[in-house]
Formats: sequence, structure tokens, C-alpha cells
Amino acid sequence: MDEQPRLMHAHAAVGMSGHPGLAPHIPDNTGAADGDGRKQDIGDILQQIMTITDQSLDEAQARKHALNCHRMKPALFNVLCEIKEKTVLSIRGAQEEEPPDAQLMRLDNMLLAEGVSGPEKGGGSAAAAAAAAASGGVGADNSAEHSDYRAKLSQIRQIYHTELEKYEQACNEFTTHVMNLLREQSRTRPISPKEIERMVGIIHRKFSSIQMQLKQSTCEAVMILRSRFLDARRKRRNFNKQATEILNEYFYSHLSNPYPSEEAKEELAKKCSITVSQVSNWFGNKRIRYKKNIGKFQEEANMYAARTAVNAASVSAHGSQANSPSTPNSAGGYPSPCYQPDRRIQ
DNA sequence: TGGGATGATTTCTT
DNA sequence: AAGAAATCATCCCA
Repeated sequence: MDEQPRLMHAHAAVGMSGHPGLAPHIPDNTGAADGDGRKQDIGDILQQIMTITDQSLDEAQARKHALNCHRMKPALFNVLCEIKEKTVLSIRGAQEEEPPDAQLMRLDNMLLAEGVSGPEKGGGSAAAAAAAAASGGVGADNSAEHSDYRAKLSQIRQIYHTELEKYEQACNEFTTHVMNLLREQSRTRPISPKEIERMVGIIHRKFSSIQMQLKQSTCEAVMILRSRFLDARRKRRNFNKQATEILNEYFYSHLSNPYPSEEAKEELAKKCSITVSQVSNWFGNKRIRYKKNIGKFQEEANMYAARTAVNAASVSAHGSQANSPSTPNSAGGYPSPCYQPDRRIQ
């Protein structure tokens, strides 16, 4: 490598200016200075170029060197440069300028939203919080699951960034390698900077398609993690004893009409630390199960009825009405342990 | 570990 | 849309 790489444009400027001596095995026809001689020269050079790949490496190197030193080389090189420039330009006009990839944008947006590709904090826990909110969870017991989710997410995040870095490094290394190769080749064949640029573009596109696969699989991993997280939250937890008692108290003290209003539901929900829809679910289940098997609930009904009676007695003794949703409304203040089908349950 | 209890979900009805 | 009824999925205790 005793020469500087000569790119196409630089070389074009050199033009027909003189070139050092000939290789020993190439016949010196300069003296003839006629057209046939030059044709012969060019024919020889082209022939050698065509057969260069059939030769051994050493042989080829020697031949390459000989070609480089040939006096006709600059002229031929210029001609090739011109031809190639025209061809490349016409080819290039037809391609390139693809539209921005919508799929890639979607993946990027999702990775950002899930906190994988964005800043370290916030995103992941925000997504987790959103998931928690969406599930309408009871709360309190989910901090462990929450941190588990975050830990797994940060694991995914770490893998993603490591892989991304690896790809970028590999891409840079490969690009440098190819550029060096092209520069080296530009000594013997016309290669324009634009062509190198184009090649770099091709390499980058290839690597970005690999990156896209990485992004896709990362997205899938996040989705799986997230669905598992939501499933875990959907896991049924029995309400605590106190909550069940509050709900039962209301149910049996309103046995004649066990349909709490929205306000009553909200108050019960607050008291039991559950959601309004959970209160609705509970009453829905309770009504249907009570109705299906009144006998089984007899004992329970009696117990709550007695309790309610005691409460009512103590309330009246204090001369004030409780504003609790469990305030009995049944006639006589002692709801019948037996189901009275006078209202909605049917 | 089986089976009843129970909270949630789905489908149907009013 | 609210509730009834059926069903699913999980809990939890003997």
C-alpha cells in the first residue's frame, strides 16, 4: 500500500498526466504511437482485469501492481470513471428515498411508552401504574408484584440496550471495513464517494432491519410481561373479614330490597376499601346465591338480623340515627331470616 | 388434594 | 344500563 487511495473525482483531475514505468511483462508499445498499438494496450489491460480473479492471490497482487503502474492506466481509469458515473447516476435516480417506516415508528413509540427506550425512570413504573389502575385492583398487596414487574421490565430494557449497542458497534465496524475495502479498491476501479455513501446507506439499512427485529422481539417481551402482570392482578383475593361483614350486614338488613343505591354502594366501597363495581359484583353474587339456597344462608341471616337488632336498639337508646348504609329499613327493624320475595329478587 | 366458597366475567333479560 | 343467571378461576380448609 504505497499509494494514497485515489477516489474517482480526485483521479479524474489527474487525467492523462504521466505515469511511471511499465511492468516488465507488458509490451512497450509507446514507441509505435499508432492507434492499433493503443488498442492492443487497452485490450491487454482489459484482458488482465478480466482474468485477475482466476489467479492466485500473489499472482493477482503482482498483476494488480503491474496494472497500477501501467502508463495507460490513468486514461483508461478516467474513461471508466465517466462511464460509471453516468451509469450510477441513472441507476440511482430510480431508487432510494423510501418513506419512513410506519412499523418502525410504531415499535419506537411503543418502546418509548413502555419505558424501554426512553429515560430510565418514569416510563416503566408509569406503565405499571396504568396497568394497576386499569385492573381496578384492591391495592395494598400489589407493591411486591409492582416491583417484580419493574425488575423484569428493567431486565428487558438492559438486554435491549446491550443488544442495540452491539448492533451499532458491529454496524460501525462493518461500515469502516467496507469503506476501507472500497477505498483500497478505488485504486484499481472507479469508485465515487457517492458510491461509498450509497454502500454505507445499504449497510445501515441492513443493520436497521436487524435492529427492527430486536425492537419487535423486545415489544413482544414487554407485551407478554404486561399481560402476565395484569393476569396476576386479576387473581381473585377474598375480601377481608371486616369487609365481608359490612357487606353482609347491609345485605341482611335490607333483605326485603337488597339493592343498594349508587350512593350506598360508594359508601360501602369506601368502608370496605374495595371498588364500587366490586360492591356490585358482591351484591349480584350474594342475591343469586341467597335466592338459590335460602336454607343454607338461614343461620347467617339470623346472626346478622340479631346483630342488626342489637345495633338498632343501641342507636335508639342513644337517641340518634346512624347514617350508616347498614341502617335497617325492614319493617319492624328485624329483617326476617327467611327470604321475602316481595321485591326484586325473582 | 378435592371440593365448597367466593370474586370476577360473560351472556342473557328486562 | 342494571340486574339475573351461568360460568370461570382461584382461594382455602378439612
